[in-house]
Amino acid sequence: MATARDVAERAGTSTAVVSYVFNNGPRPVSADTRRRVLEAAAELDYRPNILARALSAGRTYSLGLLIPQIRNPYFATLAEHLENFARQHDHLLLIGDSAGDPEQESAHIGSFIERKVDGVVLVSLLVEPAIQRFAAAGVPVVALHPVPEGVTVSTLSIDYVAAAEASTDHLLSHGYRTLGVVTGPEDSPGTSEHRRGIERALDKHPRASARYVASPVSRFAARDAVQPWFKQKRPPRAIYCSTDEQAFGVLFAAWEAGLRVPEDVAVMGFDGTSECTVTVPPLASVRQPIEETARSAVELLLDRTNTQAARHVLDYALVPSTSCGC
Amino acid sequence: MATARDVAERAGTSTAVVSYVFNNGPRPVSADTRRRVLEAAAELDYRPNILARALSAGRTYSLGLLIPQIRNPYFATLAEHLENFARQHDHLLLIGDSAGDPEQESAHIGSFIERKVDGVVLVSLLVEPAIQRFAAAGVPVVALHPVPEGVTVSTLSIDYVAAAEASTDHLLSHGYRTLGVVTGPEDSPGTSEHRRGIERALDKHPRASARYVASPVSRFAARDAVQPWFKQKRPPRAIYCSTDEQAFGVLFAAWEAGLRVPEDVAVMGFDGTSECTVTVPPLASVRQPIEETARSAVELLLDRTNTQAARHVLDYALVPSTSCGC
DNA sequence: TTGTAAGCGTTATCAC
DNA sequence: GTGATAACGCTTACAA
Repeated sequence: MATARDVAERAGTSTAVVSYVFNNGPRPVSADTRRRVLEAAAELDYRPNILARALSAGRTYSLGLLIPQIRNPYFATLAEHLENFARQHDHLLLIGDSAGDPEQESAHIGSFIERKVDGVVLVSLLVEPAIQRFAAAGVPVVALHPVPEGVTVSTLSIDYVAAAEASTDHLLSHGYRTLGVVTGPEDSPGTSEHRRGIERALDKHPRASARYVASPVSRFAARDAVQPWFKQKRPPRAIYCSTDEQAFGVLFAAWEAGLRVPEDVAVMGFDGTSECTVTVPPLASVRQPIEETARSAVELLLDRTNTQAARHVLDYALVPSTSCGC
Repeated sequence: MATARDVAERAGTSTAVVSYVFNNGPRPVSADTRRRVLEAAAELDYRPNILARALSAGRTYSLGLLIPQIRNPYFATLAEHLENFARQHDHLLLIGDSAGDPEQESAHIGSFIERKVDGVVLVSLLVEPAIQRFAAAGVPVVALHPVPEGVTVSTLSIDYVAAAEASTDHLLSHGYRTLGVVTGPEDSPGTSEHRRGIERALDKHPRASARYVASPVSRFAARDAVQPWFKQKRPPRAIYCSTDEQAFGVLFAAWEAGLRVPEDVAVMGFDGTSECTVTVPPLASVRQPIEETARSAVELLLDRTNTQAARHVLDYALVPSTSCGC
């Protein structure tokens, strides 16, 4: 593999100039010299050694994505978009999948810091400790979930409370009086926001009631979580899920229990992954702007001028479908 | 951040010894010195700079995974297991998702080579060109799909022909006479193996016939691909899919067309992802040994002694379920 | 068993 | 505009 020294020799100049050319700075280079360098580089098929560059310049041209579970289509989609935008900016995306395990998340945090990623997109189980560690290491972070007041970090998310309210309200407006709610684990970020939105909607429908169950964000866990309801004489007439992933499990549990969706039980997901359009039956959901989230996250992380921690709120969209009775 | 020099000073020794301690070699260190170094390191919270280590030693302690689509649960599961095993060996897993696009795959190949990963797990769209580039760059590769004879590379896979034959035979043994086959794109690795296996099974059931359609490996594409069949007077009585991902789309298409599974049309997937157990109805499939594949792949890549290119054949398992009529 | 010092391939300072 | 040269932090001959 050719090095900058090889290119410099061939172009009759120095490694410094080769560096100036390839980085467009920090010193100017005459048009003629630049041409000779580029020619020599092309002839030798020179590519700067990223590792050396990283060591010297302190930038790795990589971004980290820390998520609870890559198998969740929402995160898989997010990863795809982030990777695209990262590539457009000549960055590599590292994916850290915690598999719902705080210890694994912690290991990934260490790994990202060790490898000196230029920034991290965070969907954390630990939230505050995670943010602290990255802050201490000087790694810029964008969090995609609700973060407690007072924690200094950029966030990029929809208004979860409003979205949960809108979704629940939609269900209750169908006339469904008994609501089942599947949230994530008690302490996971977002759970309280979903609850808050649901309570608000319930306030507007005084004759409706709700029962709650917390479940890991997995279709398998969610199926298990709602099975008891479906064995009861009077299962909830409608089920609100805080993620599509869980809703997939609920659709299955209903089928397994011999309940028709939406005739016997209506189901609403959350995230609006495209997988919703091909479930049996198609799943109503709240669409998150995944692509826009990814684009903004990459821009925020790579824009070295803007170091302000700002909280950005994106738009969501309610997407009715067969599963909610439309 | 503390450096080896800091640790050396504090322990009253040299950076060389610090290195010997942290790498268990290549020179021996006295028990006492080792202890002093470890103490100093602990006090300073020293962690070797991976970038510097990589530049100097030529190893990055990272593995690459190149796949067509992270949203496919089979690949997502594979990624999870690989990441676990990689972590157990103190390696980071880089995931390159080509999204079915050869250009993106090509970009990832360049990226992996540039970043000097220690090895690559390959599920390629391009196969031979990909293998060539890694070979030229001296990057060890394990391919998880069928590879043309004569190409020198380690492979790790089930016997696709036998598995396809067993699966098809299972369907035909139910008495289904008309078979629909959904394969991947014509030129994708594996497609011809599936075909070969199917032909063999058909030979054993002379009264059965098959029609074929090639489709990108996506549930959405597969739904579109089989829709015409389901609009016909006589749709195929059973459908064989070369991936679960496609079978998910087929289940949806059947529902959409008002056909019952398995009463009107039976469906068989391939890969045996756990998502099969919670589809409506549960999907019969051929289970691939994903975890074992991941374990072996990591071991093969990290075992620097064994540089032989060997073709390893793993076991598959036919998993009947509701969708095939059991 | 330990220490010195020469890389690894960049970047960027500073003098010209 | 350009070119020596000193980092960056580690590994590893080689010498002691």
